[in-house]
Amino acid sequence: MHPAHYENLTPAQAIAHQHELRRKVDIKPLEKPIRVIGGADISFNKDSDIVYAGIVLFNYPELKVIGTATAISKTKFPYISGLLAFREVPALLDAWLKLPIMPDLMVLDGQGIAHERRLGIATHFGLVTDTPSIGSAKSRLYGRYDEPANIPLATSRMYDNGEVIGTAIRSKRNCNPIYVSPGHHISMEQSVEVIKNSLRGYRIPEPTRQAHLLVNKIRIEDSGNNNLQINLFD
DNA sequence: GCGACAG
DNA sequence: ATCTTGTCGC
Repeated sequence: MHPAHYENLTPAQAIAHQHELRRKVDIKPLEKPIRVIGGADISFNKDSDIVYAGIVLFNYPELKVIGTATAISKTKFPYISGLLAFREVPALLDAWLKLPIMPDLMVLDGQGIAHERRLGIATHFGLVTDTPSIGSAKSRLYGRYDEPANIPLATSRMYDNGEVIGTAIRSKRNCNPIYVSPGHHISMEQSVEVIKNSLRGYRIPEPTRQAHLLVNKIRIEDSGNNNLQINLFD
């Protein structure tokens, strides 16, 4: 199944595909050194099927921006909890193909294996691109956990019947935790380490935070071109 | 049947 | 996710 055809899938078929992909998920230590890390995110206007995808590249662990790529496309697949990848991955792949250089690791806005079928968007994207990936979500989708202490960098494991599937991290004092889980070709420990090293004073780690700022920027710009250019010269 | 439910 | 200003708290 090719991502370009995800929009034609029914939810049941999408779930069946996740069961297939699950067999290929590889959660093990990333041996190669991490020199370039990327952050990805998408944005869209309310009641619109136009998707704005973007990826920001940084050198690691310094985190200086070394490149970006964006893509604008359409989506027919609706947002369905648990099937987020079928809605966002196609657009992200468009941006992925425009990158000036390929990153050693990607951070996605969403879950990795902290998913009912271990196929959060980060895991799905990692599989499709065969690239190490980490999921960093702003809210929980699946798994049980105790609230981490209100101390910067405090962590708490997320479980699914005794299996550790993620880590809730207090990325910032007095802020809700972020939910980190390995996506593909990386371990739980490394995922947490990389995310902690990518924090810069905000609740959201830089890769994903910058990607979010980028896609919102191009969305506003594009919206100003397609819509509100009525009565500008009356 | 009821509650939960990434972005 | 997005719609949106001020406002309470650290």
